[in-house]
Amino acid sequence: MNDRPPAEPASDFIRDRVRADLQSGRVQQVVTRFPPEPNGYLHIGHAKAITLSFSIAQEFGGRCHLRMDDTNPEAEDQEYVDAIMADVRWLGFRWDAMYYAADYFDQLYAWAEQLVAKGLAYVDDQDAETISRHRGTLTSPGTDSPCRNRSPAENLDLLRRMRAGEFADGSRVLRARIDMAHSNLNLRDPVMYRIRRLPHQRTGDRWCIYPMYDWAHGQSDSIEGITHSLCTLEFEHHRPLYDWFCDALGIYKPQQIEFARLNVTYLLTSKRKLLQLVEGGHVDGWDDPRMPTLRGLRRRGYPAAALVAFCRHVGVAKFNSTHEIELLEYFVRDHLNRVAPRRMAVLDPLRLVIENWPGGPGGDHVEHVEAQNNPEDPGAGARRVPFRGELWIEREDFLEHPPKDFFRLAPGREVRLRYGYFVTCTGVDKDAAGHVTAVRCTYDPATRGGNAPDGRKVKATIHWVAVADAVDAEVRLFEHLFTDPDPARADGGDFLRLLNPQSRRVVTGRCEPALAAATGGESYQFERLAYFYCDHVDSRPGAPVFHRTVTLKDAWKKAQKAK
RNA sequence: UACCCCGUGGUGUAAUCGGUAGCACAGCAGGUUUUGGUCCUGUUGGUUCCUGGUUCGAGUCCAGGCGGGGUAACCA
Repeated sequence: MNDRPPAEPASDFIRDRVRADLQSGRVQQVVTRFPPEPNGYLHIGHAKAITLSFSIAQEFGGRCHLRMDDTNPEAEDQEYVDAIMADVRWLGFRWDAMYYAADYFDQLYAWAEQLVAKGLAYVDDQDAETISRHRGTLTSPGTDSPCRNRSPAENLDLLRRMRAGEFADGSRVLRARIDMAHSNLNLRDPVMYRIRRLPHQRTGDRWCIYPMYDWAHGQSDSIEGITHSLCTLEFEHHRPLYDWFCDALGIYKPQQIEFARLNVTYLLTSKRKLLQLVEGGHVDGWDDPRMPTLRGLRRRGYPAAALVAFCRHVGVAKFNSTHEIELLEYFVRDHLNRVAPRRMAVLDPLRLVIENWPGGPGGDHVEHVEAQNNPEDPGAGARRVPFRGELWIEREDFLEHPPKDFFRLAPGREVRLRYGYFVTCTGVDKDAAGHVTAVRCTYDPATRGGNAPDGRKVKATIHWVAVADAVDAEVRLFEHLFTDPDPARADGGDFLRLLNPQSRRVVTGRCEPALAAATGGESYQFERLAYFYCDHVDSRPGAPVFHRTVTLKDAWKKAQKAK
């Protein structure tokens, strides 16, 4: 069972540290947090971060908070707050407490005044461009602002007036007074507050100054008593500043630990590029089944449990790595194989005519055969499927001139129609152009259910759907969105050229009757083809729409490709 | 050219106080099978980036190289 958390916590550099902190007594109870900014939708990369923080809390008997890092109203929105909460819940995690950085604005401001009073922060009148220019470069030190040595009293007055709205947007900022020559540019007097007259989804228009990430994050962790603040590698250079603020304030200092973000071949996790895909109309939206967003993966039919199992499996490290998407697909198949009911559907139909069917192939005679709902799960029961003299079979299951390693239907060849009868091909019908329009055969009445009393074997079993009972359904066949395993490699807008023109193909599936009752949110295995998800967005009662989640492994197709 | 981080089979990830490379996926080969699925078994791949050093012994410690990533937003 891959979707069960391991009995014993895994071993990795973060868990080792947590364990050590618990043993040394530095930490009594583990408290972690997942701190998204509500300015976009969560994607598979976030799933790793979520799984990590929630699992560690779970494994060590601790708590995990969900906190909106909502310090910049520019792109944030309540819609994202709601979506993030829904997505985390969908993954199966329950936060022990829900917090908003915006709720700490008053405390943060009080702390800012403290730093000003201590001479550790000052109001700078320079504009953004000037500040940026004076920050220096990676190899040269920055230069002090002319405002750097203002008196605490003057700074306090200015800060209060900033907050009161006396100054224009962008005209002044509050900066920490650290070291303009520091080798870590984050410590070159980082900006703490900027003036921005923007309504905030949570605090309305109470504030016209908003705290920067560095000035809010560590303190938010501190307020919540976070013991291990887990974040991705790019925040490594922010840790000294995180520590500096906590130390300067004399408040509890959590331990920030960084880990490598998740990369998966054929998937993009850059917010900017994802946005480009959506805005350029290359996909239908954030929840397009080809998107690596949690909503997209969900509509694709990826079970949350499979995603979490994958995230647990990949572990954490400080090494930037890229996982093969095959591993993700393995976890999806592994889960679906156990839980998805089997059904039969034909996606590229070819008519099979049973010449010796009682009353003639086109007659009314119908028999109902029993089919297992899931061979992996006897408890899933069985269903009855109508069998007639005219059936749809998959076009690729018939070959007029088969190579020797092709086991399926061919002239003179006998195969089993799954749960139905053995049939032997007697000939084909062709149109004027010579294309096969129907396959003719005879059936053996003694093989009902698919077993020959005389014990004779067939090399293949193929799926089918009775023509007269077939239910048409829209079926969307997805492939990787990109043709290149590393679409991020191409910079700028170039990655758009790597878009796979075949990433979505829509066909009409001929489905067995039971599928007419499929409802949004269900996953099925269409036997011998793939796992399909009944889309919860576009399906209507009696008119399901199916999304191909992932194909079944196909040794035959693979062997063909190898040739 | 500054600072920080990292470097184990194709891809990831393990290896108690330093003890002689494990696991998963992928690949390959068999077996089972009313899904060429699942399952089972076997198996190919690694001079653990390189060079030196410490040691009876190093993936694990030290030094120097090489290689990769990150960082200069009033974003997070």
